Parts: sequence; C-alpha cells; structure tokens
Amino acid sequence: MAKLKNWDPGIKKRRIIDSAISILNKKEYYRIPVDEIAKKAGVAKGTIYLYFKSKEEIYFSVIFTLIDRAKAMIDEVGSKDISAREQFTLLLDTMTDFLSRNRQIFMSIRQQLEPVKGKFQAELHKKFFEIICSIGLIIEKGIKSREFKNFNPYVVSALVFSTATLIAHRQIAGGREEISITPSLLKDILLNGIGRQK
Amino acid sequence: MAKLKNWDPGIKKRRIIDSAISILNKKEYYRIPVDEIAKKAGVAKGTIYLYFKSKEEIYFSVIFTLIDRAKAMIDEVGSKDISAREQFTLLLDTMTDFLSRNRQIFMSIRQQLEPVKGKFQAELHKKFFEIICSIGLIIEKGIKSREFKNFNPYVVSALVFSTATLIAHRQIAGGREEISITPSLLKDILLNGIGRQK
Amino acid sequence: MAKLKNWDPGIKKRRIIDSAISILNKKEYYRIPVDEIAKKAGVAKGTIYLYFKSKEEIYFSVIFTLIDRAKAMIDEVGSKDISAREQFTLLLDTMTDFLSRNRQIFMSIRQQLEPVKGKFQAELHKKFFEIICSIGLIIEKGIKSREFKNFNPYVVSALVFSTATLIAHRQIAGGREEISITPSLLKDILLNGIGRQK
Amino acid sequence: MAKLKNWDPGIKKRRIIDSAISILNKKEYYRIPVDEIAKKAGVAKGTIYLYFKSKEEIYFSVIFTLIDRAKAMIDEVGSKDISAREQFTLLLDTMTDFLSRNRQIFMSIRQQLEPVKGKFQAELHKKFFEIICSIGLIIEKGIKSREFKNFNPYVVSALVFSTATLIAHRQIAGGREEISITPSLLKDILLNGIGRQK
DNA sequence: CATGAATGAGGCTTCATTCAT
DNA sequence: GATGAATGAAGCCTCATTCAT
Repeated sequence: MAKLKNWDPGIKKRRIIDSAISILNKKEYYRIPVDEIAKKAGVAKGTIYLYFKSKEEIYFSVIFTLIDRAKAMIDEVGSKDISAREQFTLLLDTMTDFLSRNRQIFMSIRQQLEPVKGKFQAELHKKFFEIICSIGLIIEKGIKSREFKNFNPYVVSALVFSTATLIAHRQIAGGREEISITPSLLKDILLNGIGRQK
Repeated sequence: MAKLKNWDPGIKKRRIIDSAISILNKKEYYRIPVDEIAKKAGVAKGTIYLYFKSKEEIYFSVIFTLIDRAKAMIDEVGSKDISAREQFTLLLDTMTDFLSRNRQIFMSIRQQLEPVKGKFQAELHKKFFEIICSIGLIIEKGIKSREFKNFNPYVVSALVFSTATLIAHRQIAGGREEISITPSLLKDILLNGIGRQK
Repeated sequence: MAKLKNWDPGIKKRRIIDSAISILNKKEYYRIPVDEIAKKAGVAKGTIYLYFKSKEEIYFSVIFTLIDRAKAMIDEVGSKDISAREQFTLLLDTMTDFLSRNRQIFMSIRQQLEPVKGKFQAELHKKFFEIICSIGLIIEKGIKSREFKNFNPYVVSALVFSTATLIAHRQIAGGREEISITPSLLKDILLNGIGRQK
Repeated sequence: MAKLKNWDPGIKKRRIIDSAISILNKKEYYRIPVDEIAKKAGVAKGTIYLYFKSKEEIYFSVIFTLIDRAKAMIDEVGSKDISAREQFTLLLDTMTDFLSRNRQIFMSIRQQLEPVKGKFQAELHKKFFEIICSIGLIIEKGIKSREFKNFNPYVVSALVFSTATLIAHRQIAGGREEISITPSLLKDILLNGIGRQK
C-alpha cells in the first residue's frame, strides 16, 4: 500500500514500549519472552529487533520512558502557583498514583542490573538525578519560604521519592488486617514526624 | 552409613544457603545458575538437590532465613531496657546495617514472585507480619509512654521497615555528589518531620 | 514471512515424525535423546519444539500416524471384492509386512506408558478400537458367509491383530535353528487349528 | 550382632529381585530409579551394588528368574500323566495366569534391548529356547499320539508362548465393550481354528 | 557387609537472536 | 520495512554409580 502520508516510524516503537510496560507490571523481566511483548504490541518478533538491539534495550527504554513521564508530572506540580506545602501534598498524591500504576517496574530498577553496560548505567543515574532535582526544587522553595526545615533538599527528595515508591506497594504484609500506608498518612508523617513534642 | 558419626545435614544446607545469600546480593535470581551456588558452596550441582527440591526452594529458604535473622535482631532491640525513642534509634541503626548487607535480597522480595505457589506465599506473608509485629511492639510502647503520636503502630512499623530497606540503598542517584540518607537523618525526619512549626 | 510462499509446516513435521519412527524401531523411547531425532530429521533440537510440545507428544504422533496407516491398509483389504477367506489371507500378509517394518514401535504401545495423560490415553484407545473394528468387518463378513465360525468378531480381530504383531517378531528364540512363524503358517493354524479331528 | 547361624547371602539378593519384579510390573525400566528398588527391598542403595554390577544386571536377573519359574511350571504340566490335549489346556491356563501376573516384564523382553551386551543376549536366547523346548515336548507328544497335526513343534510352541503373553494383556482396546481373549477361547481357536469345514 | 551422601554426565526444554523471504 | 521459522546455547533437574565411614 502507498506509504501513509504522515506515518511515524516512532509509532510502532511506542506500541512496543507500551506493550512492554504493561507486561512488565505483571511479570518479571526474566519471565517475559520477547515473543510476548511482540504479540501484545501486534508485531512480529523480528520486528522488535528493527527497533531495539536487544531485549535489554527494550527494558531500558521502558525505564527511561517512565522516568521521563514521572519527571514531567513532578515538574507540572512544581510549576503550580501554590504554597510549597500544597505542592508537597499534591506531589505525594500524584507520585503515589503514578508509581502504583507502574510499581513493579519501579521496584525492579532498584534491583541489581549488572548487565547494565556503561551507557545505560550512566543514563539511568542521570535521569534519576533529574527527578531528584525536580522534587528538590519544591523542597528548596519550601525551605526558602520557611515552610520546611533546612535539610539538604536533595536528600529529602530522595527520601520522598523512595518512600512514594514503597507506598505504591501498599499491602506490605497481609494477615487478616491489611496494613496500608496512604499518601495522606505519609504526608503527615513526613511533615510532622511520629514523635511527640515534649 | 548408619548415620555418619558426626555428620550434620544442617551444616551443608547452611553452607548452600549462605552461598546463595552471598550471590543473591550481587545478582538477580534469574541470572544465577544453580551450578554457581553449588560451586560457591563447594558442592556438586546434584548435591543441592539433596537438600532442596528446586531452585525456587533455595530462594525461599534464603528469604526465610534472612527474615528470621532480622526478626531476632529487632526482638533483641525491643527487649532492651531503654526508652522507646532510644529503642527506635537503635532499631534504625541495626536494621539499616543488616539490610544494607542484604539489600538486594530484601528488594527482590518486593518483586512479583508469581510462580510462588501457595505454600511459600502464605509463609512469606506470615513471616513478614511477624517482623511488622516485632517493630510494632516498640512503637506501641512509645505511644503508651507518650513518646510517639497515636498512629496505628502496624502502619508505622511497615513504613519504618520499608524505609530502612530503602536507606540501605544509600546511593539513590549518583552524579558527582552522592546523595545518601543516613540512619540518623532518617530518624530525625521520621520523628520530627520536615515541616516547620508555624 | 507473510507466509512463506511455498512453505508447508506439515512437511517438516512429517520429516520429524519419520525420523522418530525410524529411530524408535531401533531403540527404546527412553534411550533416544530428542537431539537424535532432530539430527536425523536434519533440524536443530529447538526446531522440534516448534512442532511438538514435548518429547512425549512426538511419541504419540508416531503411534497415531502408524495406527492410521495400518487402518488404511486394513480397510483397503476389506474393500476388495474377494471371499472372506481370501481377505483374511491377504490381511495377514499385509499386516505382517507392515508390522514387521514397525515392530518395535507396535510392541512398545503395549508397554505401560504411565505418564500418558488423559488425552493421549483416550485417543489411543479410540484408534486401537478403530483397527479392531476394521478387522472385525472382515471377520463378520466371513461369519455371515459361513466361512468362519461364529466367534465374537471383535475378539477374533483382537487376537488376529495381536498375533500379527508377534509374527512380525519372527525370530522368537534363536539358537542355530531359527524358529519363525510365517504368515501362511499362522493363517493355517488360525483357520484350522492345530488339533486333529478325531 | 553375632552372625545368624544359617544366614544365606542369597536372601538379600532374592529380596532385591522380588522388589524389582514387583515394580517392573507397574512401571517401565527407565522410569524406575535404583533407589526405589532398594527402598522396596528394604536395603540401602549401595547394597544393591554389592549384589549386582549395574541396574541393567538387576533387570536381567529378573528376566532370568521369571523365565526359570515359567519353565518350571511348564515342565510340571508336561510331566503330568494326562493326554496331550489335556496338557495343552492346562498349559494355557497355567501360562496365562503366570504371564498375566508378570505381563509388563514379559512384554518388555520383546523390546529392543540394545545395550544387552553379549553375555546377556546369548543367555536370554538360550533360556527362551529352553521354554520353547519344554512346550515343544507337549506338542510333540500330541503329534505322536495323533492328537495334534504334524506342524513343526517348535514353531507351534513359539506361537503358543507368544499368544499366551498377549492374552495376559486381556484388554486390547477399550471402549464401552471390553474385548478380552480368555484362555478357553484361545484354546478353542488354537485347536480347531476359526474356519468352518466346508 | 552395609550405608547413604556425594557426584556429574546427560536429558528435556526455553528463548534471545538471526536471516531468508 | 516486516515476518516468523530456525537455531543452539544455557539452564534445571534426575539418577546410576562410587566411596568414605
């Protein structure tokens, strides 16, 4: 057929990544045959290799895509014209929501990715750092406005980001009673602590 | 052998588990051939299967072993005759130290372990819940003594445990500057929050 | 390949089955590595698994293929326009010839194939029964034409089929003298018995 | 403990063989771990190797043992002071009974036993020939007394023995109706044939 | 003699990657 | 570009056999 007028080679790549995201949230990397990603994306196995050099590269594209999306969300929160505390609250809600939809993948990043050859490793760190910076801006703003205490904003950001990942995990241990950490509880604890003023 | 005079099956099983622990802290489960565990333990591949029914069973033995050790440490902290705040501080130090030595493995538990058949799944939850309870005792004590606010102790415990796992991760994102969350910083934030009193 | 222009998946599957047939006639199932079947078929080990789910499935495809061929031969004999006795004679010749070329495999069917899960077991019985029926038609015809005595035709068929399998074995015990049961001898005994009329 | 006064080293060997016989009648050789035979015999795995050089040797001991027992039974029938026809009837009953109790094993003998190294192969043939001879004596006697037709007695014996093995198999194909060949039916057919005198 | 822990070769199967069409 | 059949390396696991006690 004649080439579609505005056909974007990126579309198929995107479809593959979306397919991978969806599957990676249900199964571990090592238990996902490339076949399965292809099928879900509606392409042939061979086609995958036109867009990605290896299965590993799909994985990192997924990671980078998600981190980029997360950063965009955070930046949007940071650009809102509201107080730092309000931004902070919104941030936790937004991140929790996003991370819970991709929790498996974000947990997996923490795993040792030894085969991560130079390029990926470096890029991953760089992107992570960008996220921390984005959050850091909100924290910094709060420090300046004296809404937050004077902790190192990057360190606080890292803690906030990590904690949000965990919350997304909600049910930590399950017995009869479900133990779930809600965003608002987390906000309360992070802002005010569990300690009682003497 | 009519029972080898001084032969303890536990010893070799332990050697295998220790070998697995050490390797699992450097590599993901799926990238570790059983053979590698055997070699590190100084036994033949087949020997592994005298002590474990499957590779999966090794993994869960590792998990259970570590959770048991963690619980023992926590319980010891809880039994000390000091204030809840002091116990809390000690707890964070102890856990951070322990978790950082086994961080990969503890992160991996959070991963989807779909093939985990009934038995393991249930036992895993049970053991996790025990840990939460052990920490919960310390929190409860603090609430009673009015050192801590009146949060649900189990939820706080879950948060504390999760956070400690994360800290163990130390270097979240690395560029030139290392962003590391220390136990004492965590303690400060968890106790007092990052918010400033108005 | 958008469907290889002239590529027939049946052809390769057939090649694999033929290879398996040929080897199964020389060696027992358990002594045949899948690899050997692959090599003889001129494909790689992995290719086998594109066409069969397991080694066991190859075995049953072989069995079913052979039984189908046997049935076709029997049916052809049964459709010939000759007397039942003549059909019977021809049947023994045909079957003996066919079975002797696949004797190992037909013997193996009789073996306990315990791992045969439901599906195969049932299908195997069904196919066997079809053979018995096909032979049964010839016997029945002979009974009606009063060429054969009035035995249950299915039971006689079963005996005939089994006996033919055995003959195919020709050399039962071998010392210097070969003891071999020929089709014509078998026909003679089955028709007239070894007993002498008083 | 003091050595039992009349302790027979053969007893343990016998126990092992009996255990093997019992298991071989339920499972194929290749699916029986030596372990299982040992356990059933109530000895340690290592002990097996004090009495047999290899797993294969156990198998052949089983075969030889059973053939010897069969021969003994046949000889006893042959020594009875009754007519050849009566001996023949008794023979079929006796053999059918015996073979049905060991049917799996006798079927397996027919399988290609390629690894049968020289010694076993020759001995197996010799023993089989002895059986054929024992049956042959009965047939010969019937021929002399003009009860049986003048077929080669060895060939008839081979057929009789083979057929009996098959009967033991009773249910050849199963659908709703069971097709079973009884000893008395077999006797009838072998003596008188299925053909009708014109 | 007896034991059973230990071994490691060998078998089945999966799946990332290639390549002819 | 797209396809999917083919490949074969690599992993898990079984089990016959050995040997120290």
